[in-house]
Amino acid sequence: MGKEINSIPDIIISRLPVYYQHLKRLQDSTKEYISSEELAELTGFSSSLIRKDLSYFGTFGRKSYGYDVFCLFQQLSIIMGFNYKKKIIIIGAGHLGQALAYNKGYRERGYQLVSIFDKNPKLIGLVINDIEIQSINNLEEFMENNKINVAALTVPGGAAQKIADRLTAAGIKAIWDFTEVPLQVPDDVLLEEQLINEGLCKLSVKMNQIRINNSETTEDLNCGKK
Amino acid sequence: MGKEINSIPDIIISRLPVYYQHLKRLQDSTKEYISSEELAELTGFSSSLIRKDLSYFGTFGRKSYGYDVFCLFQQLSIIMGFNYKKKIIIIGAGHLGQALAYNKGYRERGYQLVSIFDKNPKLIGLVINDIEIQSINNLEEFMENNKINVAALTVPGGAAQKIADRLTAAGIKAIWDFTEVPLQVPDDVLLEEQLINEGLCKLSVKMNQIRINNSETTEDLNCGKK
DNA sequence: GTGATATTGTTAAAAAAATAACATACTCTA
DNA sequence: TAGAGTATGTTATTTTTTTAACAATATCAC
Repeated sequence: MGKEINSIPDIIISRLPVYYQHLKRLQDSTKEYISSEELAELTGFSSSLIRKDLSYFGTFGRKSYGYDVFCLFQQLSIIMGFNYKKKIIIIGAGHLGQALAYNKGYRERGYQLVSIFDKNPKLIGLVINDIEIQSINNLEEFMENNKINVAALTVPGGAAQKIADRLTAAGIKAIWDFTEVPLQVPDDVLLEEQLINEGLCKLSVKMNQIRINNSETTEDLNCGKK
Repeated sequence: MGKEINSIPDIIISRLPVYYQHLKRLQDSTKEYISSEELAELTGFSSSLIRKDLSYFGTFGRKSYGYDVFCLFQQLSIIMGFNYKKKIIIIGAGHLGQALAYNKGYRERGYQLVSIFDKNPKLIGLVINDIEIQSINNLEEFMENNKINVAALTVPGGAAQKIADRLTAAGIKAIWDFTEVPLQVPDDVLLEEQLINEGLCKLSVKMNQIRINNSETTEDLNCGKK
């Protein structure tokens, strides 16, 4: 009961969505088998790494053929737990929250969007993609009557911690956080920080690197001190 | 000219936005100095790792005090290239594209959103957050008259590669891709795949892990073969 | 000033991750 | 059925990353 062994290394988990994405696309093709070498071509990971990652979960390949495209996709779905049904709610029906309501990624991953909450009276009652926005006042009651697995948090930064506290008090065990505010949650609550601007940051750093490398000056940063 | 040395390890780049986020928040506090130990508390990284990361870029700390909160934030901005002005456009004015138009993260990172493009005549002319949506037909002409640094791609998957081709042909050097479709771009184009559902995947995997660990059965996956 | 304390920057050690190598097993041709 | 060819799963090696340790230096109390 609750043994902490057998936990997949984060680094492998981080590659699973990439494998999944490519395998999903391959479902539409006529390709029946794919080798680790071809998968490496697609994903940018080395073939060796791919074989190692997959072998972590079992033996899915066929010698001298490669991996059955359909079968591997199914297995990935199982590994990622997509065959288990999960209910998700969105807290905060601003622009981002509404966009998330239209997100098409839920179903195939086993998620069902069941409600959207907001405190703005102008938004309450509005129907977004067949889901009616309801008052945040109803949150606790709703969660008591519906087993919710994940809450997507798209409220303004200032409200984030307070809502997180209410969610955890109401028994949530996983939060998908878009607020860019560092949240404090109990240890047994999974917290996935979705830094929406992370890509912008990385691009900026890399463009800056290129700029610096192109100019010759090797400026050494320090804080105005020797 | 174009030497590839001095490129920051990806693993360090991936932590920079986290440091930045916390330092930004600390600007509002009265805290003048912060130690690597306190920063570790906030970020979840070890103090040793934080000191090492920062020392990669220079020496910013003060012995027995820690890091000047304001100064370190400024330095991080410089390291991440936020003091360089960059122009960004959004391609695809659907729900996600529009939400991105309202994103408040651009300015502080040195980005200026200058236009939104779509092919849908019903959207063209609509003003989102002071930016008028224009026809995708104008893309090439617009890019010729404006030096654009980054394009955010929020078009439907089917259109993604075609738009990416047009962007690169028009000289873009960085794409922030939300399409969840694997894109092919020339080597000298930076591509940042923003898998919007990555967090959902990770949560699903982890919830599944917990479920499996709580039940005792050690099922061994394989593909229906011995 | 002196000694006690604090915290960095850096070096050394440990751990984790990625790559390379290869034995094994399967397929296909003739 | 033998032999050439192929691609896995796994072991060995290398590389990268993280943690631990500590010397150096600055601060502060007295």
